[in-house]
Order: sequence, then structure tokens, then C-alpha cells
Amino acid sequence: MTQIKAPPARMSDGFKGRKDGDGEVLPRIATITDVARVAGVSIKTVSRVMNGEKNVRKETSDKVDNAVNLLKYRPNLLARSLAGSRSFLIGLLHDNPVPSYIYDLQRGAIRRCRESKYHVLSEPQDRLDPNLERSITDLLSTIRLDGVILTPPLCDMNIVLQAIEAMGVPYVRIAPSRNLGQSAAVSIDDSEAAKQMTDYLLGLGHRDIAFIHGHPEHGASHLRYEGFLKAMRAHGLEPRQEWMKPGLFTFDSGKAAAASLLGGGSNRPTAIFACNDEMAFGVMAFAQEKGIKVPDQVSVVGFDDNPGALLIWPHLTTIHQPIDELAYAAADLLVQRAFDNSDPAEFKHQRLELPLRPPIVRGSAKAV
Amino acid sequence: MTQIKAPPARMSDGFKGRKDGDGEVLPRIATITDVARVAGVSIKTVSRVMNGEKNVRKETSDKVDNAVNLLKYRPNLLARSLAGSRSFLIGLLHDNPVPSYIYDLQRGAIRRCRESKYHVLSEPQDRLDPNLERSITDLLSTIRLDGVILTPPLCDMNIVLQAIEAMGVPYVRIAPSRNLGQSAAVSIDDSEAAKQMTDYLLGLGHRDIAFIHGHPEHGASHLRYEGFLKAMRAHGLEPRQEWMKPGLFTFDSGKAAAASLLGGGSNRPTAIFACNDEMAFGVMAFAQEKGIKVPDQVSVVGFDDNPGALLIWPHLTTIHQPIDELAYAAADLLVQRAFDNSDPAEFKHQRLELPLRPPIVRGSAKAV
DNA sequence: CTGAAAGCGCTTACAG
DNA sequence: CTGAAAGCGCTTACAG
Repeated sequence: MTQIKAPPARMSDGFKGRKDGDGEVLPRIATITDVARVAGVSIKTVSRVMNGEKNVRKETSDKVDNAVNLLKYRPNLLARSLAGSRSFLIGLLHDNPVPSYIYDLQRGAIRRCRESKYHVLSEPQDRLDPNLERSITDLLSTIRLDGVILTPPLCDMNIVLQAIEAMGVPYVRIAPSRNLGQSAAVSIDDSEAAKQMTDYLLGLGHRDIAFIHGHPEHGASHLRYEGFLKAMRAHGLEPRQEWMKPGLFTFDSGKAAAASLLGGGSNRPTAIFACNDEMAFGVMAFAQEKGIKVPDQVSVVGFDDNPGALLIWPHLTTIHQPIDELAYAAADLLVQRAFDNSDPAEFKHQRLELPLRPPIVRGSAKAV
Repeated sequence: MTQIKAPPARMSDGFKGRKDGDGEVLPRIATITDVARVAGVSIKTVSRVMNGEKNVRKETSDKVDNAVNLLKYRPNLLARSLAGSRSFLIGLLHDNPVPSYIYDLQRGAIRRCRESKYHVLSEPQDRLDPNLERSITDLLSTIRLDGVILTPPLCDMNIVLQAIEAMGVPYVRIAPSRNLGQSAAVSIDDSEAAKQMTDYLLGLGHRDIAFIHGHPEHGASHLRYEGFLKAMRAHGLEPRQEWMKPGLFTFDSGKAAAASLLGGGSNRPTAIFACNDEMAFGVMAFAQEKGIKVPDQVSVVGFDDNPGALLIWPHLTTIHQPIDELAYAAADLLVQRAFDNSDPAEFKHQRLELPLRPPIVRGSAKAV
């Protein structure tokens, strides 16, 4: 067996004298130099083994592996990043007040990143901040991210795209709706999903269907309306303008839309398609307050499959949006690219559309 | 005015030839060397200005500031971290399936971190993972975090505390319930909060009050029960054992508890205090399904002020837990410590208790 | 008040 | 198949 010498303590040079609360000296974290010394090779060889490069004799790599295990060596990510061209860091830029959306987004991205020892930096942004561009540029010059994931509505803001492209950082957009050729993207077919939901309502016999738009700055709002229109027209129906209500993807805007839709009296729609669940919740809250029965007097459907859909009563019929999987796919593209170091010019043509699931039928809509 | 020379392009040496998608060469990100050259000073002086150190002539620092602005220089965090003793990175370790909890946690931590140009690494952990200790140790040896925020139930696991202490990384626990002397901590008085909620129910005339425990591994479960007991006993009441139900902080466990509490028939409590909102939602779902009216036939209260509390009907009466502020405070302790580089031995004595707000009265509880 | 040198822990580019 | 040297962009410790 190869003789293994423990590394000298080096209390004098280099040692940073870390102490814990009780004044005990903590063991110094092993570095590549320690491993090289113990294994009896050069640091370059240790580096080769750690990075799984070819051209290392089995015998040599075994020696290194032993030293690594003995010293519990883990390469310092920051040093690696500074010296090399990879930071093993992916940034997640978002501006969205729905907790479950952010939660799923991060979960998906982190899940993929962990598979390749990447980490995720979650960076909320304020899209109304006049210094948004500066703030993004600062982030990217301060930390060399290997990639950025961009979500709506940030992903549709020119200023954001410009800032990122100026820094030359690869990025993937989730559910973008503008400048589609400009970057890699992952999405679902929002239009088709909304069409299917509308078809479902139509199949239930509804003809008087109201639609509550989402936030105009979110591309999904327009795509979903487009799908709604398509389904209506395919049935020879033209939606009534006074039933097409503006909304902002918020509970309150949904409630306000419901007030003008249901408050009047005689001339009511039999079904309301809210562009997302939050607004559908607002509609149901208004109905609840006014004693209007859902779904007996009016059917309500949403979009997203927000966890709240199972909290309210009746449970909300909706479309499942696979946010977790979209984020996973976005991270996957970025991590892959970092590994094969593919050409940025080609990378921007990456496009992925996740399969759609049919509407999730729960209790908030019924046949007329 | 001092003459300012633009830095040489240096396309030959050092330049990494980054190109964007259209083959254009991107501007190199300015480094401390560029700034020093433009300002006509040494890099050490630039470093002094960037770090706000004393002993720099106004005239000199002005020259540096001009160069910084001209070149849009931002110090490279990774290089800074490698050279210095600070990484400007705070880790957030959690294992909690409630999206709004994680969302608020991150929001609070990020809010504080941004004030001092820190970044947050969100690192979900699996408390049941047999490699948990290894996973944390690996994280801390790979990235030199300036501090770690620990949340329940991780913050009460010895193996987690040991792993972090062994690495000598300062950490703050949020709402810990065991080994209270072992680390810095921020919390609210869970026991007192639960006592106030119970007092509220008592004030409404309730005497037959059921309690649904939280997850036994979360310290808050026990503290809240303690407060409940205290209030009951202060009124000369002893809770009925068959109404003290186990729970796991989940919707399903709340629903199951409700089934055994309300399913029987004759012998029902008039009020149910669920140890968190999720379980209260489960209780209300069960009641809804069985046609039991809340609050007419049974009052229900929760704990947390989960956003869902405003989604269900009637809205849930609950205690507001300031997760956002707890995380802010935890990050604050860590960031402060990193700046004044205070003694770890003293740091562990830091303790902060956030003020309590009285129960938020909504519609789910009423007088008997 | 300012700077030259060494070093943080790695990778890259080059030799052999 | 392996290694010595240089360098990534900063800070630390030391001089002056």
C-alpha cells in the first residue's frame, strides 16, 4: 500500500486561525495542495482527477481518490470559478408575487442544478425599478453566473434582455411571448391550453362565457385569450365585449371583474374563465359574499393549478401549469451548455415545449 | 482635470475572447487593474476606496471614483471572497413544504442581504436523507458562506448543528426549540401567542376546545401546546385528552383529526385550535364536506397567517407569524457579524424575540 | 496616506 | 500520462 503522510499542520504559514465558540481550533479545510502532497502527485493531477479528465493512470487516480477521502477534500467553488470559466452558479431572476410560483420555480431549477453540483442564486427583481438594467448588470459583473433563467414578465422586457446580452451570459426564458427568436426558451402552449379549457366549458353547454384577462405585461395573458377566442369561434360564437374584463392576475382584480360581471343582475354569463387561479379565487370570493352559488349559478375556471385551488370550496377546475418542470428544463439547457461549452449563437435557438395536460376537472364548473 | 487614459484593449494578453450570438466581441469586464491604471493609482488604493477604508485622500478617492464610473467597475465577488475572509454569501437551509413559508423566508433574508450587497443561497435539505450531515459539510467546504440561517425542523437536529459547527460557520436559528444556549437565534414567543389565541376562544365562551398538535419534530408544536394548556388551566379548565389530536402540520393530518373530532356525532368540541393554518384548512375542508357549518357549529382557528387564510370561506382567524421579519433579523445578525467580525463565542449568545401581534380575528370563530 | 509583494485555491496553456 | 509555471481578481500583511 502506498504510504500516506498526513499534511503538516502549517499553523504558522497560511493558516487563518479559525476558532469556534469555545476557543477550539478548527481543522483547516483541505486544499488541492494538501491532496497533492498526500497523494504524492502534482496539483495538476489532482485537478485532472477531480474534473474527470482523461489521461490519468488508474493507479494514479486511485492514489488521489484515497487522499481526497482521507482529507474529505472538496474543491473550493470560488477558486474554481475564478481560475476557470465556470462558476457552477445559475441565476434565477423573477418578479412575481405568487409564493407557490416562486417555490415551484426554485424547486425545479435546484433539482436540476444539484444533479450537476450547481447552485442557484435566487434574485428577485423589481420590474418597475428605474434602475433595473443597472441592477442586473451589476449582478452579472459582480458574480460570473454560468447562466440565467428569466421568468415573466421580466423575460419580455427589452431592457432586461439587453442587459443580459450585453454581459454575454447565456440565458433561457420561461414562457416568453415576445422576441421569440432572441433566446433559448421553454414553455407550454398557453393558447392551446386555454382553448382546451374553453372547449370543456362549451362541452358543458355554456355559451355565455366571460373572460378575465391577465396582466397585460405578461405574454401568457394574450396567448390564453387567443386560445379562448379560437375555441369560441370554432363553435361559431363571438364573445361579448362587455364580458371581456381586464385583470392583473391578482385576487383583487379578479374580484373587481366579478363585481362588474355578476353584480348587475339580469344579464349574467353562465361561466367565467379567469386567466389565472388567483383571479378565479377573487371571483369565488365575490360570489361567496353575494350568496351566488358556484357552480350552481355560475361556473368558474382558472389557470395554473395553484395549491389554493384545493383549499377553496368548491375546488377549482383549472389547467395545470408545470412550473417546476419548466424550471427544471430551463436549468437543464443551461447546465448542459456549460458542460459542452456549445456556441452561444447556436444556443439561442434551443426551444422546448412541454406537453400539455387536459384541464383538471374539479368542482367549480358544471353543465348549464 | 486629471487626464484620464482609457485602458488598452489588451486583445492579446489575458483577454478571453467572449463573443455573443452574432459573433460580436463583447467588452471585457473591467477589473481592479483597469481601474488602477485609469485612475493612476495602485490596485491597493482602488481596493481601499471600494471597501470604504479610512486614510485615503479625498483627491485620490475622487480619481478612483471617476475611473470606477467610467469603466462601470464592479468588484468580482468571487475574487474578493477567495482573497479575503468574506464571501458575501448567506446560506438558507430549509426543509419545509409550505411555499408561502419558504417565500417569506427568502424575501426577508434577501431584503436584508441586499442592503449590504450580500446574496442568498437557498439550499433545501431533506431531513430524512441519511447523508444529510455529509451534504451540509460538502456545501460548506465547497462554498465559504459567511453565515447560515437554519429553520425548523433542521434547526433542532443535532446532526445539522454539529455539521455546521465543525465547519466553524456562524449560524442563526429561526424559532429553535432545543439546545437553546447553543447558538444565536431569533423567534417569537410561540407559547404566549398560543395562549392569547386560547384566551380569545375562552373569551368567546368556548370551554370545549380541541387542539390539533403540529409535527412532533417541530419545536413550535410543543410550545404552542404549552401556551394552550396554560390558558386553559388559568381558567380552571383541564383539556380532554380525547380532543388532543396528533397532527403533522399538513392539510391531510388536519382533515384526519377533524374526522375523528367531528365525525362521531354527539360529543363534539365547540372550537378547534389547529397548531397551524394548513391543518385548520383541513379541518374546514372536512366540515365543508360533511355540511358542518363553520363557525356556526364549530369554531376553527389556526396559526401562521398563511395567505390561504384569506382564500377560504369563512376567512381563518389566526396568529400572524412574521416569517419575513424573522428571516430579516436572522440575516441582519449574520451580516452585522461579518462586518464587525465579532467573536464567534460571543455571537452565539445573540438572541432576539420579535414582538407579538394579537390574534387576527376573521370569520372562522364566533361566540358559543 | 500610498504601494509592491505575496497569496487565496484553483485552471489554463504549455512542456516533456 | 504527468508536472512546473503563470494567472484568474482580489485582499492581507508589511513597508515606507
